[in-house]
Amino acid sequence: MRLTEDSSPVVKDEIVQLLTAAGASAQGKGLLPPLTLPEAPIERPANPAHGDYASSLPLKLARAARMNPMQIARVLVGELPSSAMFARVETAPPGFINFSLGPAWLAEQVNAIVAVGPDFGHIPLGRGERVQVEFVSANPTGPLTAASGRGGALGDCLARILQLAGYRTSREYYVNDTGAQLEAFSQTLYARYAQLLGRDVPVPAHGYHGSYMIDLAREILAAEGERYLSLPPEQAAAELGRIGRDRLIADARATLADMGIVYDCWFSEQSLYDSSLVARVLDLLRQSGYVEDREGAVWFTSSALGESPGDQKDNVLVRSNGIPTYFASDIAYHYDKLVIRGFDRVIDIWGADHQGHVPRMKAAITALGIDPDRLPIIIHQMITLRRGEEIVRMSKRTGDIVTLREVLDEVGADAARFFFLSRSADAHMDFDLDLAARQSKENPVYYVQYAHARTASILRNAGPLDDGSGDVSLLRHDAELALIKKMLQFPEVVELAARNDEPHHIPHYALELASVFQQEFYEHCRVLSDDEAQTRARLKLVRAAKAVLGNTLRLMGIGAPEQM
RNA sequence: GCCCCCGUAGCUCAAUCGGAUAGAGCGUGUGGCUUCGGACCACAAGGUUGCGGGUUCAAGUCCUGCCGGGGGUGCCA
Repeated sequence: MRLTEDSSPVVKDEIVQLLTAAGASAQGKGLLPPLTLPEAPIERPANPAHGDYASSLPLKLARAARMNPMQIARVLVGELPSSAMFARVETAPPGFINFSLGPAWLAEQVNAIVAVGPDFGHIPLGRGERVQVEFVSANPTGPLTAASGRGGALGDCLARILQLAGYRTSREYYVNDTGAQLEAFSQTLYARYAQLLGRDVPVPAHGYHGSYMIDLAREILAAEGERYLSLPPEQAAAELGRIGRDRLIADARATLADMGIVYDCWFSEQSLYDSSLVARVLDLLRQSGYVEDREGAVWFTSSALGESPGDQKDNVLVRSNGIPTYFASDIAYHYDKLVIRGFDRVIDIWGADHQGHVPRMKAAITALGIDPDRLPIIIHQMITLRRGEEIVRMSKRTGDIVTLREVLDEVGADAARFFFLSRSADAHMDFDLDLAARQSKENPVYYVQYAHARTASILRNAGPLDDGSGDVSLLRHDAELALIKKMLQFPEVVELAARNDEPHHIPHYALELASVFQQEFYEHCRVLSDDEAQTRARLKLVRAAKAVLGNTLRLMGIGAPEQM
């Protein structure tokens, strides 16, 4: 393994290379049959007796090679190029190869980590590929809800992970600033506005019944006065709708910023109509042959597209009244992202209530000749929000909402982010606001932050002794080596999270790292002591730990305090 | 009905293309403060991974049938 100037050591990758070389060498000598070797699976054994890393490659090869897996393991170990990394490489039944890192090599890695500092964890996976992450994108028809916080935390953290993994990332918020929902919103806002002025204008049946609409109308009335009442209702509704919409967009932007989320682009749906892109893309789609006119509407015949990217049923692109559906503008939007702006990959993060949209979106992309694999869509499950025993159903239309702003005020941005990130997107989430607020001090996020603050405290106390001159070869204590091993896992976790678009690995790793630091290293190894050489060496290790803890926190968008 | 997600310790959740003895946090019980920061640490109890079949050297993980929860199934988004 080599530490290049812009990437971090990944032990796993080195083992894969060693095993690949060993396999080729064995085949060259006729010790293994000439079959195509799969990439070696590498894992970290739970049992320390099995070494630091293990491969089950012999077990995978046994059938095809028609050989005993233990025999294959012995052959591979025999052909393995020497590496300074490992103290021991052993075979173990039924056919594992176990690798144990050497103490001297481990200790040396502390220098490498301190040298790259904030860049530790950077891996060349992305090769500069351009990836856009689009997330939250809630309709501007109400304040962001607690559920939006999950998508926000996921999307922002994924963007940070991909960036560290060598991708050029861009965060985007798609603003549905037009369409039927906004129409209903405008009419509701007009009704509330008129009601405040004593007029008997009912909220439409399909309107937004939440009390926040009354508040919004009141704010606008205070700012803009009564003049909209004298306009024709349709015009008044449209103008009030635009004002309300813009206020809510500004509010969303501010709330997300308070959560540490800043977008590169807020993309307007209306702009797709203004530039005629919707019409152009509909033409392109028509040329694909998957468009049909019937019953006065224009349909996308995705059911004819075949099994995998297809959809069970057809979907309307243009209503019989001539107005395109959201689906139509969304196809144009993705055409803009994938073709016009040319992102290599576009990751959409949607709530589970949009899952039905996935197959038809993929089908439409396919019909336009775009590889649907360039559009991974992450569906995160809903969150069940509770206040103690009471379950809060959230719907902007009924108005029963808990806003993201309230969540941030109650539990804090750091705790909220850590909580949202700790669950895999697939898992339903249970969020008890009372509990989260009441137990905020026991929240795992503080454990990680505390570990970081403690490293800072030790370095402060060290004063001039912390001059970076420590001799890392003095780091031989089991607890010191355990801490180094755990730190070396960080680039692997970044890779895992980036490859699978799974941010939840980061908080889990952060917790493990903090535990090893506090329970093993700090508990067993006093840093500041009479032994000046040992003190300097351990200070360097603490610096490394501070860097890696800080990197995990930064990756999650959570503060890394110097003191608490 | 059909499609998608989930079901793992009392609770909330992990478990790296299927790997060796299924792990954390909270909660519970016991013990520890002469503190490089006690927002801490040690130990303990707690599991037939919803149930039944199947594939495999190996299944929480893959296939299949049930059971239970959530979501989707609009000329809404």
